[in-house]
Amino acid sequence: MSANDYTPESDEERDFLASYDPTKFPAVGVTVDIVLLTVRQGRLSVLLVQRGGYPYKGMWALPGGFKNPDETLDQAAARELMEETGVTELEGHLEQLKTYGDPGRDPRMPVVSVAYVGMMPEASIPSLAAGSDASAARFWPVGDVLGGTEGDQPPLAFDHEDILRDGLERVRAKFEYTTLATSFVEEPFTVADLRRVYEEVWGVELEPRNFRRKVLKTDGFVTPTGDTVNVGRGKPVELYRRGGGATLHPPMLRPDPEGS
Amino acid sequence: MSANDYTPESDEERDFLASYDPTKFPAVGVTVDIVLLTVRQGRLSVLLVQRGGYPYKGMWALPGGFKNPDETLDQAAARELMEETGVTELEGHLEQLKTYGDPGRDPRMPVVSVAYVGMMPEASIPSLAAGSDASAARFWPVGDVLGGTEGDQPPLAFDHEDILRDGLERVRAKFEYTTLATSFVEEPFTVADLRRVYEEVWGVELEPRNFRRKVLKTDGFVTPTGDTVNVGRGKPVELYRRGGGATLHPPMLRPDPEGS
DNA sequence: ATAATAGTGTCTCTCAGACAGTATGTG
DNA sequence: CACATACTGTCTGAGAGACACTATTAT
Repeated sequence: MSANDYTPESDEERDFLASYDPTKFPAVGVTVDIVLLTVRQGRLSVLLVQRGGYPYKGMWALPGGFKNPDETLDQAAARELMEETGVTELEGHLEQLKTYGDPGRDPRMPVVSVAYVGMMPEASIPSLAAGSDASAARFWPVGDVLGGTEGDQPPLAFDHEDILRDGLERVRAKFEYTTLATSFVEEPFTVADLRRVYEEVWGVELEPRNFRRKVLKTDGFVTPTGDTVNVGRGKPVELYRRGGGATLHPPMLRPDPEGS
Repeated sequence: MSANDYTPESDEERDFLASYDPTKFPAVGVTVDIVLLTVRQGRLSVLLVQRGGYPYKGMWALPGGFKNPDETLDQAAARELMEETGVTELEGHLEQLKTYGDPGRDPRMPVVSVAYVGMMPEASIPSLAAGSDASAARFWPVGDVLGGTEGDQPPLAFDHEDILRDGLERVRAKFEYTTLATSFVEEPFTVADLRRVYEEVWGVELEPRNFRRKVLKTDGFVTPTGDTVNVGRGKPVELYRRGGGATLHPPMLRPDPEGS
């Protein structure tokens, strides 16, 4: 049952709700932050915005903003994503990740941030016009932002590096038992395209023939279009679209599983 | 990097933070709600409290309460759990589940609730003295609360039925690739004890010999104590404790996997 | 022809499902 | 004794890792 259609059952309760004073509870800000991932030029990349005001002025941060009381969390995430990227129809995937509420994570006030993870093919991102409170927005290769010892990228604002790491692990884990990897490629795509997404996200190399067998034998992963294209030299490549299925049975486990 | 040690880098920023007015952002209440699960008398059960005030007065709800600005979300969940159950040291597991923020989910005011899932053996719950704002607290078999067509239990308050369903699915999924099921049994335990936990949570029957083989062959799942006990009639039973491992490689998949 | 890439087929090992048989207790 | 439960071992089929081979294109 949903609570949205709540109706008081007595005059007593009606009076209670009418005279209720919300200010007696500790009020905090609630924001949504988005880890939007895509694969550009073969590199897994995350959308960051440069902060135009204090705090962390000039540093890079995940896109996000305050949740409105009259919208759901999912709607707030989709709205913020639209405002930052211009993406209207979401050819991709957006799901709630985790909520962060450590005291002091925002020096201005207590803020609880509901983080989301999104993934989409590069071509579905039209403009990347910077939003109102961000002086710039662009994709950064994840490797440069996190483990980057080469060019010393500035660390992310707030606790956004933690959020990014958690988002990455979520995506890597979900690749094992869902068809989410298809959200990163544009249709139509080849099996090799899909494999390169797996390899980039997992940071490993996969055996092309075994990967192909797994993908084609799993019902609902991809559906053949019947078309082929010639790309470079070599045999013509068969093209596919996303299948209807969402989960992989049995899962495709990552190589070198750590732990136990 | 953690944001808790944030220090302004200029006088300009210091002035900005000092004069910052948090009230210009939409303030909402942030609560934590807890799906605390245990297995009592062979039945998977969830801790519920009966509401003593409006709204949903007299109905059963998940335990929870408001987050304090000076504590983390994990601390808030542990504190609320302690206040409701008296559990101080957590012989079990507590993890963040999902955040719920639909408009109107609390008729009093906009409330965003960060839900947690906890699991513990029954014996580690001492008293169950009802908290301040709850007139009663007890465990209910999950089957009676959700699918119960037998005795018509009243539905849960707010959107807590959704939260309970999500929590259940989280636990069921995690049983496949983690050792979390050991959180439900008291030490020392038998392999059959652990199997009955799986069977009750998944709602299926498992082949005892294959289950035993899987558990004992998985490194870090359980560690033998060397002791045995006589329980009822039959061969003496070997006793085990929880192993150090957290994950199962490869996973133990549920029978009858739906989807794709 | 040569190189390069796509696609097919095969062998082997691991592991889960099914199930027979043995061991050791209680009534 | 019968009976119940724990524990051991075997057979089989599904599926993943490794790898040889064929097909088709561009240069």
